[in-house]
Amino acid sequence: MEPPVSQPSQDTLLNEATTTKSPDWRRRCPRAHQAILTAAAALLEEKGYAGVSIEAIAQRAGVGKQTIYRWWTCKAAVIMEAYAAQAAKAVPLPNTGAVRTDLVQMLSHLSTLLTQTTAGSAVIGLIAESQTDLKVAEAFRELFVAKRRAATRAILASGIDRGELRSTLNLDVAVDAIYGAVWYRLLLKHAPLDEAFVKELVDQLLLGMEVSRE
Amino acid sequence: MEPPVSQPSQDTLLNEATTTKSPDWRRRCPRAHQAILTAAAALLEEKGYAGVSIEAIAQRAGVGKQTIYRWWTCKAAVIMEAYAAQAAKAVPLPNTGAVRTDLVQMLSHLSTLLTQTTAGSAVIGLIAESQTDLKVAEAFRELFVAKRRAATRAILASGIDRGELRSTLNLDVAVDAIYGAVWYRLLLKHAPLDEAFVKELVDQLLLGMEVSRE
Amino acid sequence: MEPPVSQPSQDTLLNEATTTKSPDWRRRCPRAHQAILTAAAALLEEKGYAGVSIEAIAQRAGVGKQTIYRWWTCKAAVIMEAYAAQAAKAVPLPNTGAVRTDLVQMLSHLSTLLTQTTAGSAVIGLIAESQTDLKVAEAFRELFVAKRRAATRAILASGIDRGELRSTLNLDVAVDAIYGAVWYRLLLKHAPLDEAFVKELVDQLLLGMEVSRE
Amino acid sequence: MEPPVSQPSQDTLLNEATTTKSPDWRRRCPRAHQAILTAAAALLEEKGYAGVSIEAIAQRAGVGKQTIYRWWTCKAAVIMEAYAAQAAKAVPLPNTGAVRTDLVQMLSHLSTLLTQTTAGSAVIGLIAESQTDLKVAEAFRELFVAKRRAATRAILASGIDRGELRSTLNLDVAVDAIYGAVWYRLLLKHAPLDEAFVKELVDQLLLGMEVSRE
DNA sequence: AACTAACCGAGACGGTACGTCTCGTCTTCGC
DNA sequence: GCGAAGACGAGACGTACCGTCTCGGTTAGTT
Repeated sequence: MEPPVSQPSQDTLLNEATTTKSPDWRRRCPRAHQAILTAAAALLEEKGYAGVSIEAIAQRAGVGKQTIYRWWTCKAAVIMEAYAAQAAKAVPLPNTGAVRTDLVQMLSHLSTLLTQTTAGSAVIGLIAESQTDLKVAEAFRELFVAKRRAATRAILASGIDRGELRSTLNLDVAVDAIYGAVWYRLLLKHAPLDEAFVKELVDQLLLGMEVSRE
Repeated sequence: MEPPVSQPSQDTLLNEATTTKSPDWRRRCPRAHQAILTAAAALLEEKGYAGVSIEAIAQRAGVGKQTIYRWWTCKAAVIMEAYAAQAAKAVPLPNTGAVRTDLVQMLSHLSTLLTQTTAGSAVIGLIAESQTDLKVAEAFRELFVAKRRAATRAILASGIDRGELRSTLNLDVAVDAIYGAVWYRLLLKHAPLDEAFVKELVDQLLLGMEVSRE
Repeated sequence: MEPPVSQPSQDTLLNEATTTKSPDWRRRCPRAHQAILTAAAALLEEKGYAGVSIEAIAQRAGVGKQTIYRWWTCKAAVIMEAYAAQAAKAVPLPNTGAVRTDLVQMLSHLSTLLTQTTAGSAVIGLIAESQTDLKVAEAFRELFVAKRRAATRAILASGIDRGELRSTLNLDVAVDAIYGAVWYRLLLKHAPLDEAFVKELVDQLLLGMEVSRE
Repeated sequence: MEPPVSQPSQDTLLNEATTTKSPDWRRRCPRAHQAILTAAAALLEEKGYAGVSIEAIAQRAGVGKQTIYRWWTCKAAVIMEAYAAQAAKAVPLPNTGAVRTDLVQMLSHLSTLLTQTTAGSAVIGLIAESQTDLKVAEAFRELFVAKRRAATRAILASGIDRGELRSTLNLDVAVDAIYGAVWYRLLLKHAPLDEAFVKELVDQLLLGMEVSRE
């Protein structure tokens, strides 16, 4: 006997302020729910994050505004859920046995996601909104960042276990250096974020991580 | 021969679309100009980037909205100019003779600027706006990024010259890794951006850059 | 043979559009019925006609909105029923033998009802709604006006029979003059609607109705 | 030299809450002003008072909503001003020398205005709104009622002067009886408000006002 | 006694309009 | 013609209700 349509896990973060008179999850209309997410994604693609409005989503989805406000707190929350599944699911968990190839795979996937899909636009809008709204910030980290960081730490840790990497490595700092560079190019656009960059980045960073070559 | 009150250099980027009927720079009221920048800075400090509006700046500065729109294209342009002098001037050009200390000095200064002053809030707002407005993006890179990158490249280059660093180093990628990590922590806030982090980051990255030790 | 719980007479006017699938009167929940009327009256008293909403009535009565829409067509219908009994029952049928005292009694009662109770507020709202909705208009006349007019016509007619009043009197016009003045003051509020006014009005109007004196 | 575009008299009643930061009357855009009034009148004609909304007026007039809210407090205020000129100007000041014909002229004009034009719809809506909003009530009396009552009092007074009417007549009550009957038929619609009714009403009421016939 | 129809509470839904806010442009003064 | 002031068209914001609908649950009448 599976549980009676319990609300999904990410709901505890942004979807509906659970404090004040939360609506009945069991009665949620799946058609409206899906239509809203689809409309949000479509609008994001067409006009970019800043061009999306709750009103436009409602209109496009053929839905009353109240139906959106009932289940989400703000535009950011809708956008995040629209990308949640695809973003979370999209995290690869490579295990090729070599740190280098694992890392390249992770970063290639991420850079493709951010540059080839609308996710890039969404991400930047969400980061900006995170500045104002701490809830958004936390949800964003949870959704877009945490899983990837954990996976990357695991890659590095197993690299250490296998004796590929120095055991004195500060994993947090290493992960920051790896992902920071990617986000940096995404946000500043001062140089292309492509396959070549990713490869060169991994190569160069690994030099400082690998056990001394003698 | 020389212009009496020539417009400053960064004006060519964002301050007034020079294409359409540009106003007469010589007649610009310095009092209003200053009042606007001051008001913008004050509002930024009080309410953060999202809380600043042209309307509020005008009110605070005791200035007509048109006076702002005459000389700047958008909120981002005002904010940028308000921070331009301080941000540009603020770039240190350390030359201690050691790459490590030079880098630590650069990054410490940046991280302090971004976390201890309102610049952090401004920067994130400007990055978000960059997404929509390419002019803003370019101006932002010019103002906040270019000088620092150039200085950092110079530090690394002289490190190579001195034989401290490997000559095969890809400078662009190295700089991205260095600054990327800092911006990453600023934007995502998943971990503190402080002195300790900066030091550890430099240490770890240098391991992969230094000429082999043995 | 006799119906167990026959629906009351005024139901044929507004309470449930008898055309489409009328609900089963026998199964009507008396508790909900009463709670709705009570809630409506309370809200009317608290916030006035415009401040009453079906939603608020439902909430206050602890009742689903559908339960209201099942038995009434609109807000006006609920309000009317809430005041129906008291308003209809309240029509006095004076027969003192003198037209003057009979009329004064009628009008005093009406003016008290309209100014001292919430009925005044209800009545004006209902009149406004009558403009849009002919059904409401008819029901309102039936409930609040017809009985009073009939009673007043009877008073005047018996005055003619007794030789008090001129037999050439146009009763309809006379009744309009009598009641019109009262409603006029209620609606426009340009002057108080009180006992003194009622007496003076009756006195003055009777002068033109009485058989010539000499 | 005439005063610099001072605001018209009725503005003191409803047009703009003069308390909070009143806008600059001199800068009022006459095109928008007129367009709003025209649109309001057109919508009133098409859909009746209840069918008019601020939003629809703005759309029809090609005007921002704020422009309406800047100069008027509510729908009622716009409607009133739309009818102000025509309603006020429309008050006839008959002076035929005979009370009967003067009164018939007054009432005929009013009843035509209320039944043949959209004014009737407007008037009822305004009366309903008067119940909630005392400002509306006062403005309405000022605009639609006061002038007519004053004119009618004058007619009756000059009738007394000429010896046509009894000098003991209570003018206020008399005027209430005259107009009350008209409004009564307008609002309740229980019987037609037409020329015949007006004549019979005047005839009958005058019987009680005229000096005794011997 | 079991069935079944429909009333009841609850409230989600697609909508409309509200009154407020801010945007960027346009207009009118005074200097 | 700059600068202040602010009206203007535009449109999104988040809220309140509308009237319809769909849920389980609970009766009340029938079989």
